[in-house]
Amino acid sequence: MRLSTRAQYAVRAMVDLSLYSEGRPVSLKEISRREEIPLNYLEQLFFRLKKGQIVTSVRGPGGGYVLARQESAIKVGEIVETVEEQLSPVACLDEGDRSCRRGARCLTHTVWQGLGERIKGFLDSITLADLTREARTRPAGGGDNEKGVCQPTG
Amino acid sequence: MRLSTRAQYAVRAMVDLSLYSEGRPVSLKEISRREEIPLNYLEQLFFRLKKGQIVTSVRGPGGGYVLARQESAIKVGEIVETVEEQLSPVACLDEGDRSCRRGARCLTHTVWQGLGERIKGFLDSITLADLTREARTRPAGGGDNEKGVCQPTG
DNA sequence: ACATACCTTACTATAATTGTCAAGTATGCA
DNA sequence: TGCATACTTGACAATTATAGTAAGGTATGT
Ligand code: FES
Ligand code: FES
Repeated sequence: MRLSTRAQYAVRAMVDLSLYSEGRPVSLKEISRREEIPLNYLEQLFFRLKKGQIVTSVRGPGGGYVLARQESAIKVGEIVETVEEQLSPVACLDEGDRSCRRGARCLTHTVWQGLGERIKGFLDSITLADLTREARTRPAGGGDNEKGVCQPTG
Repeated sequence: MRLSTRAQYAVRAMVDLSLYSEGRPVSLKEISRREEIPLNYLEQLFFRLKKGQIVTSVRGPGGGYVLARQESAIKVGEIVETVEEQLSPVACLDEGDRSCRRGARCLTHTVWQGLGERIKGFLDSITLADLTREARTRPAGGGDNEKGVCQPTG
């Protein structure tokens, strides 16, 4: 039941982008340095995030990425769903799956279905604004992890 | 965010055990045949389930496994937690993890923590009795999956 | 004794994930 | 125009986790 590190990275990167962008584009190089995420890996993530219309890109020197919408209109659930292949706990919940008959026949299906709904519901109840608001009111104290995010390995 | 098939198997097997046991022990061979789960794999699962004190075993001919408690006292969350290595969505939530400092510093931690609590809370709100009750009131109609469970691959 | 059925460890194959590499395209600026 | 920046995209290797197999052992009822 682990979240992929991709998803954790993506949320961290989005928080970083949101915190450091003041209207201007933020380059992946910056994010990579601050968050200690491999640049090439970030590129893959943002490729997906762009397709998911969560960010837009500006090419060329001085370019980078910008939020596609306001912080308050970007849900954590969206970010996770965009970079993860599937957010649902079991395969039969996915769109287009026909391998087992649902409905009244399957006892356990409703359990996993309910679980999936809770997960999505919870993650969709939190926006980027919720996360950055906290960071802004709390001026970065010292320490090696000053912006308040951490490695997914721990 | 996928549940392991181990967990799905385990819940299915426990439902099966619960449905077919009428006080007497149920052998893994039976469950294996009905649920089409490899016997050796079931043995591994029940090894864990026994350690988790969810079932007890009776050895020798005519032996098998019995629920350690009443159906209504066995939560789905317990079963999943017992056979999965970890139920929490990120590593830093696990017991004994010291790799990153929690508390006020980490912005995203509270999100994953909240998520983990929802997941566990939901799965703990459902008991084996909830699942079998439904099956008992609905006398097995024909079909190839008569007891109302299905393969995790679909 | 013998058959049943649980107990336990070890191992392998397969898939998913993580992360790297490399080559390309668009753009701003001197 | 030429160059540096930085996004774009696909392919791929390394690592890890999972699923499943195998085999031998132990307890117990008949
Ligand atoms: S149909 Fe979804 S778990 Fe059975
Ligand atoms: S301390 Fe848990 S996610 Fe950062």
